[in-house]
Amino acid sequence: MPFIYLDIETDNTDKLGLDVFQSRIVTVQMLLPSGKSVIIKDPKNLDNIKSALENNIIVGHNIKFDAKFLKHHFNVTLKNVYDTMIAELVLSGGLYAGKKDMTSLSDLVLRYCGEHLEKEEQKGFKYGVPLTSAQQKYALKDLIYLPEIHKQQQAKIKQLNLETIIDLEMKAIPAMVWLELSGIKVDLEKLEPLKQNALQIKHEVESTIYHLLGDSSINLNSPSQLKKALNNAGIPVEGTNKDELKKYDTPVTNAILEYRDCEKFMNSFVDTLPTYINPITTRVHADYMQIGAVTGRLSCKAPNMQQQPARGKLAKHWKEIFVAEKGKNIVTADYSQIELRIVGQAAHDKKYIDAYNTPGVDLHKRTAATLFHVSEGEVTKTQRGMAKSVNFGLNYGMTGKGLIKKIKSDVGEDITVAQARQYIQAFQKLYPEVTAHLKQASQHGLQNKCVHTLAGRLIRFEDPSVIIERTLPDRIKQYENTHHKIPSPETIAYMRGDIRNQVLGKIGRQSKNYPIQGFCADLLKIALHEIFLKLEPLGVKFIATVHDEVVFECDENQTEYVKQVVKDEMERAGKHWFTDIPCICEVFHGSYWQKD
DNA sequence: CTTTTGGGCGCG
DNA sequence: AAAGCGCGCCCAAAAG
Repeated sequence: MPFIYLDIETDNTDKLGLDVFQSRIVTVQMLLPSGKSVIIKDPKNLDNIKSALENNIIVGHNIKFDAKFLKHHFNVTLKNVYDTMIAELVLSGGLYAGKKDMTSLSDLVLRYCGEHLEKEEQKGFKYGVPLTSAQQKYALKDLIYLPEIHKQQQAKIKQLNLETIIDLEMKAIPAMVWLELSGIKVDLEKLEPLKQNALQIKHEVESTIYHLLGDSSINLNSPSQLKKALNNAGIPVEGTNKDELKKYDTPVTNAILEYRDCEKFMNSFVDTLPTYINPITTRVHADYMQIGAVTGRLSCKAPNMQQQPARGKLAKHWKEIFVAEKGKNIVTADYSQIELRIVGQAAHDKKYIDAYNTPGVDLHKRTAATLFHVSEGEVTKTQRGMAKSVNFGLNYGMTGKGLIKKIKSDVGEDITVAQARQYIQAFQKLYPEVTAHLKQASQHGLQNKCVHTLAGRLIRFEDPSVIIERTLPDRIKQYENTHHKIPSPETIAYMRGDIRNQVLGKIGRQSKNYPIQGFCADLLKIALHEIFLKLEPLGVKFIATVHDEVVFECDENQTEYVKQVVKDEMERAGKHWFTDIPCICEVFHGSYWQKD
């Protein structure tokens, strides 16, 4: 299939210019397979090139942006795309994720063509105003480097064996366009009672705290002021974080914890969500980044739909504010215990394979039975909860101390260091293949400074010595603050060694976790492409996704079909790799966002 | 005065 | 304190 290189300019180049619903396309520029360049000024429609755009591979830098405008304004759906920005993120092994200053077009032009791209003329494109010759030149300049970048990237992709990953990433782009244009509906009337409840609790605990501390002048949001006040009140806290405060279990520390919950809930969610409602669509259109994390996971902002409250007292009914339009349903689907299944599959662990292939068997219960020397039927809820913490935590290299903390926060149970050690040993003995696999992953990562997912995604590590030198000044400063003198060269050498151990330890743990997290992202993206092809043309909306979960909005009478398609495609995405353990997706529906 | 950093915490 | 991993966002305090 031939390539068409494409870029657009929009009006309102300030903040509104980024909003597809509040600005217009001023120009569409293209480099055609023939080598000819075309500028379409103030397009009224794109009917004459619609089929060319939909039936060729469209190459662009951050093509999601252009594709959203083409879809919304002219109903042109780009289905085959190649994005030089996404490709660069894949090629970097995730190292450029979240680093905007590494993946801009000018960065790539410099990296691949050795030229500096000025961005000055970009401002001032106005709808209906003729282009100056400088603007015309600028419009094309963004285009002319793309073929060379594209060509060089292709060579690197081949060299690094990243064809499969590039393919799944490019195919996922139309789904991301679909997701951001769809948006999600928020019911503000449902938000009000949640707000009043949180406010009332907040005011109550606030006065309780001030009363108990005997000082109403302190800022409860200031950790330093709070610590001082607690110390004055005879509570010797060393910090004010949750774990530290929980240790004391006094009326005032408990009230502070409750105050924090309210503050977080109010400031981060209740008060901000309404500000993101788009005035044109009256829906919330979050900004998703396709490779937002080193592992290939998506990230999301403005607002972050991936961190909407779901547990805890205040959050109990929060997700119910995300609703379907009248006459529609919300369909949610999520992978069942996907990370554990990935580990078990990658390690070909006999007991994992058996557990996930035997109906009615629960891996956590099975682990608990061994840890506590009881039969599976006798396992209590608490024991299962503790085993769950062990299963999840140990898969990523958690140590005894970490396990104690995890079990305390997950199930509220106190265990000793000896018990923690014993659980870890029991786990390792119970699942020898998983244990060996993780150890091997850690060694591989440290040796090669990179790891791969089952689908072949490359995930790189930064050079340890660079991290060490970057961290050292902070450590020295810390020493100076506590000892009031400059550390000796011997001390500095010791610090280097200490930091080195920490950095290498972290890379070892990341090597265990990255392939699992990354492969889950691979699966999700593979599925999204197929789901897009089947459901987007039917008018179904793709309204949210959270790592192992996807959420859609469809007509009530489409519900069963949508559930079936989503479940099938999510599971089919993993078929090629899940040869020993089934990959299962669970689907639900209702009038709001729910997972049961 | 604005920008950066750090503690803390929401989700998977 | 880079003692399980990944992210974004809030606020206060420090830094420029």
